[in-house]
This record gives sequence, structure tokens and C-alpha cells, in this order.
Amino acid sequence: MSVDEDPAVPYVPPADATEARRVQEELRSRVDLVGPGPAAPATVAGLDVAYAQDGVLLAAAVTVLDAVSLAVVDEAVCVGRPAFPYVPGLFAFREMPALLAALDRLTVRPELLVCDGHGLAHPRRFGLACHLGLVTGLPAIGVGKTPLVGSWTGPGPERGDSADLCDEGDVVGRVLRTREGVRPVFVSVGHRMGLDNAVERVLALTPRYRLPETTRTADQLCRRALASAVVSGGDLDRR
DNA sequence: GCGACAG
DNA sequence: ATCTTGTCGC
Repeated sequence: MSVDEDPAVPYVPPADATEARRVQEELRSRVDLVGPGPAAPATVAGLDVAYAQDGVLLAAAVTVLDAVSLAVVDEAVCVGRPAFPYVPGLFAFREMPALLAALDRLTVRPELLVCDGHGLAHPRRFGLACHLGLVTGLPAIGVGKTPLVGSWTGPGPERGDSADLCDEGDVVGRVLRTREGVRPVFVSVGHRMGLDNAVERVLALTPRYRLPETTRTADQLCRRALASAVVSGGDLDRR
């Protein structure tokens, strides 16, 4: 899958945190928060990254699932180094180069991206899911396991119960109970999606577990890839 | 000034 | 993110 079919928004690695924040402020206005996005996508991709050796080595994985059967129909990985230190709010710059490389290795161009991190629910309204959506041109959703910004009340205890995630007067996402009796997840729009549809898509991907099937398969894949990279020396330049 | 802070 | 066994509960 070519990442630059729509060269409107190239990925530019920032030199420092100040520049990174400037990039986010510049790109935030180009995010499509309305969508509504695909209501019945044929394929959905999950993206995740695993780390080893004190965070100096990483593996980024993308899995593409049939949206109905949830079977994996394509997958790709990229082993590399973090491209940026971990700074809350600048998380995307750490993982994006490896994720984009993995996306480029796909055979199938997925109709939707489900990212392991927030989209709009970000201090500058431009989290990983927004950035990935903009650079790939694909509809994207952010699904976080813990909050970054915002407050909420509830949600109820049943699968499907949800509550608005609010930050500084904005509804930036939804706190969604994907399974009864488990902690909720934090869903936000990444790009070319509406929040209601994003929530529907996440529910369709969580028939059994708290996290979307997409992120679960991607998580397994990047852990596997990382483990084999470590045993074979962990030396990237010689592989 | 003091915490909080996606993965 | 990652380091990590058993254990409480459905």
C-alpha cells in the first residue's frame, strides 16, 4: 500500500519538541472531523508498536482484517528505532515513521485505520490517529486504553454504554464500555470520521474482548516480530 | 510552584 | 512501552 497516493500531507520528522508542536498546530485544521466515514468497511487495519531493550528497539505492526469475519487478510511489520523521545502529546513522532513503513509494505489498502492512541482527544486536538489519517489519506479512529486529556461521568456498566469525553468545552471523544464489567476505552476521531460512527466501528470490532480485534492482532504481530529481532541480534543495520 | 501526562 | 506469578472471580 502506497502511503503517498495523496501527497497533500507528507510526513515531516521534527527536529525538536517545539517544532513538533508547531507541526501539530499547522496540521490540525486539515483534519476531517465530520466524515461520516465508512459505515460498512470491507477491511479494517489495526496498528500497534512494541518495545524492547529499554525502548531503543521497536517493532511496528499493521494487520488488515476482514471487517465481517475479523480474519486477518494482510499484515506487515517494521523493526526499527524510536524516531523521537516519548513526550506526552508528541507520541506520534515516536512511532509514525515505523508505522508508515509497515503500512507501505501492505498489499491491501485498508478502508479504515484503528490506532492505539488518541485522535482528537489530544491537548492540541491532533493525536496519532489524526496524524496517521492525514498522512495516509485514510479514515482513522483513535482508541486509547487510558485518558490523555478530558473528563467524563459514567459510562454505564453494560457493553455499548458510553459518555462524552470533554476537554476545555469541547467534546473530544467518547468513553466507551466495550465489555460488561471492564474498564472503558477512549474513542476519538482521527480523520474522515464522525464520532458516532467511530464508536459503532469500535463496537463492531469488540465482540469478545475489551480492545478491538484489530489492535489485538497487531499487538501479537509486533511482539512476535520484536522477539525474533531480539534473538537474531537486535542489530538492524545487518538485517 | 506542583502534579498530570496516549505508548 | 516494559519489568512479571499467582490468584481472585465469572
